[in-house]
Amino acid sequence: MPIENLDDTAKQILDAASRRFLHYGYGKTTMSEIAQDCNMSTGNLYRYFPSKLDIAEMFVRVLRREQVARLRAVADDGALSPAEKLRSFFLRKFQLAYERFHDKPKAYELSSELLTSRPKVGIEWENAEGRVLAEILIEGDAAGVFAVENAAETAKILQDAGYRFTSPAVFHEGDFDELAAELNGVIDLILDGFAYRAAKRAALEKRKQA
Amino acid sequence: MPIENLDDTAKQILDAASRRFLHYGYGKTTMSEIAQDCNMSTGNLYRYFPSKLDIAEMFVRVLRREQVARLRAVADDGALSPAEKLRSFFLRKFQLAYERFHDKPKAYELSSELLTSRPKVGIEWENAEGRVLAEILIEGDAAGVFAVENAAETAKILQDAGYRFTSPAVFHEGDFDELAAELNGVIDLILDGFAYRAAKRAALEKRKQA
DNA sequence: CGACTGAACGGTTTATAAAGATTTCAACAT
DNA sequence: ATGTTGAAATCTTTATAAACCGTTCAGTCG
Repeated sequence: MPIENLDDTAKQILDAASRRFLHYGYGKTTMSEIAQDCNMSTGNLYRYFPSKLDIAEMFVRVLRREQVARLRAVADDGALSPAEKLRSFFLRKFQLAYERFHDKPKAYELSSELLTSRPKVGIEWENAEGRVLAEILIEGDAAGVFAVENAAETAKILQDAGYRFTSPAVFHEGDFDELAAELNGVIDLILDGFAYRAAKRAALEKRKQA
Repeated sequence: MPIENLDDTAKQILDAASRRFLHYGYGKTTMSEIAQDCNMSTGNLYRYFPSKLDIAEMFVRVLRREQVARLRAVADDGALSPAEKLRSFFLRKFQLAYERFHDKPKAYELSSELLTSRPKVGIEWENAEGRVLAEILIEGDAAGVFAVENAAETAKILQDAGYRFTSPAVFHEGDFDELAAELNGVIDLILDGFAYRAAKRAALEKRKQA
């Protein structure tokens, strides 16, 4: 299912399809166009992908992989404190969604179309990002600045709280800077929430020791 | 523009239209049906509303008024502490959105259709709810449990953080209880954030006095 | 035999015509 | 004047036919 396991021919098909998807959108690219780009017949495409929608799914998987890698880069940035990582994670996530929507409208359209017929893909995307976020939380917990009981659960809650800034319904209304300012406000509050919990836990530990 | 200022005839029209909107939806009710219900001609409707869409807008205004009143009831409930009010506000807001979506699908459909052609109405709705929320924040600030610099701004940030639980895109996925649990998680974190700020402010005040 | 083709099938989209809805307004009624 | 009508004008939705597209598979090629 992942991209590496793909046949060379399958990769070629995915490449040709991706170019057309980005340029003309999912609906406006036909299987025969993809076949022509690859110098093969339409029937042969089905030896490598069960359906057109599965090509689209693979396209989105590749997109997800890129985007999650960019988020992981934040989590792995040694120069950042856990709190800074948390903020950067959400700001970058917002930025990525914003760019995707504005610079690659066709890719965005394809994603939403796919998510209605393959909700599983969207959930997996969320989970993949959630795992990166959980890593940041665990690091912060270890450093004593977050106090996180259940990292996966907390990651989900944070994703909920940041939902607005990844939901394209909003990208029309405010512009980037205004939205980013609001996102920073949300993060400020979350970080203060963690600071409170960390302080509480520290006080508890101290009492235990005494 | 508000409902009280309406002519009796206009109220009658709005009533007839509302019944049909709720039953058959906006698209499936015609101006002549509304006119027939009121024993008047189609042309006469236009003496009281500039267009069919304006009838729908008034319908949504009435709906908003009801829903905001229910939220205000939370803010005015003397039995609740500010923190409890904040939690109840969001839980009720979520509940109202969920019910609206499931029990009055036609009304929901009408709202979304209207919001695409009249975004202003949606913004006003958000602002109306924001003012109720701001009241809760101010009360909490006065009681020393919240520490809110700018209530309107903070209300907006809280609305952002709760966005997911009012966005119908989500109502399909999880069921009510699961979503409510996640919402409670978000509120917990927010309340801890406020607790942190309140403690910080209290410490500052104390130092000043000394 | 494995890789591939391309015509045939069935479903969906698109183009076009017909029907219907919203909105206007000159004429009518009170 | 003020309130109302209902048919005409304009735009939108629906119904229908034609074109197209995704998918399959019997058959070709190497």
